[in-house]
Amino acid sequence: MRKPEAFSTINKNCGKLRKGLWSPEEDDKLMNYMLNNAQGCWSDVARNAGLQRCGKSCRLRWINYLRPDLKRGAFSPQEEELIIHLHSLLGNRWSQIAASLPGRTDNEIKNFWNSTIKKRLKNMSSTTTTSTSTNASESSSEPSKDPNMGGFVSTQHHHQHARFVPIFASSPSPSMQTTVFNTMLESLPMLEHGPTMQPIGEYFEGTGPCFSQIDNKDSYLENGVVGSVNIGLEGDMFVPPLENVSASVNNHNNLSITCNRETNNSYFDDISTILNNYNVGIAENKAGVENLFQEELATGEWDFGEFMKDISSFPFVDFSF
DNA sequence: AAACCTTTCAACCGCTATGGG
DNA sequence: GCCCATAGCGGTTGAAAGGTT
Repeated sequence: MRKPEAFSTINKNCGKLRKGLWSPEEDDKLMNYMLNNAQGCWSDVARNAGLQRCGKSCRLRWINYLRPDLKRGAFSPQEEELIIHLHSLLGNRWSQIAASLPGRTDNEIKNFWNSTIKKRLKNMSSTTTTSTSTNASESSSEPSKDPNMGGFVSTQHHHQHARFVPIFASSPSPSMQTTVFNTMLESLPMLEHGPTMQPIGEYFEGTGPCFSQIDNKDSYLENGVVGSVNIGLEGDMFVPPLENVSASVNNHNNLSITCNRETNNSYFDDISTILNNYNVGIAENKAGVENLFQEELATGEWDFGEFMKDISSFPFVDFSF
């Protein structure tokens, strides 16, 4: 893209160092050095490799271009689908998305998203908006999943919305409640924002902002007070359905975590399956969750270790904590 | 053929997190 | 606790390539 010759010198961060596109000679120097002596900090690498570059520039060049394990070429449809799915879960956390795509860099994925996927989704969004514009109430309702968009959704089947409710009626210990609560919440995006409502994007075109909210999480962890979060995913095109996660303690001092999302979301389907395998109660309720916390839906022993062992194999979710 | 516009993507910038002194 | 260096991240820029008029 940029001419290798068209470099400048900068003095802000890197002193009088070369800037701009890398020449083949520079690439050779860095590659040879990294393959033979990859140690020390990046400023040492730059110096020892004989490069008039700052360490930061060397690091970026290596990570994004020279690394031997990089996969070059176009994204496969599978990779594209995975990126869309992960973005629906993680938002613009490119490095986390890249961690699930071996050989791809965060920069590459970010560029691909901004130049290709975003545009495509926007086009599909405008198409969908046009096709549903005759029904104002529908266009402002919670959208449902369009299988062609890998986790993104249209507004056309919002009535299929379902709730997913695991209920642990065997009174897990407070520390386990804390662990489970954090595990479930951390598997979903936008939860670190704290108690303040934060707009994170436009919810469908013209229907107002999405908010990320978690209230009283710390209070819950300390005192058993209910915490909840409402999540809309970031983006300037229409966004996936609002996710809702809430935690509660019922009359029997049992922890309940409620997630609602689309019925055909494989992520939640898989969680349901796994929780069932460990004899943890599951409820799906298309009408709502209002009364579920008062119900004793199931009981069972909570084997958190086994649960984590299985759930950690999910390809799309990082459950490490 | 040339001018103009759009897309792509490598590289930079600014910021935050982390660790050592 | 403060300062500094470094690593890492996400947003942005801008030049080349490609497409259109």
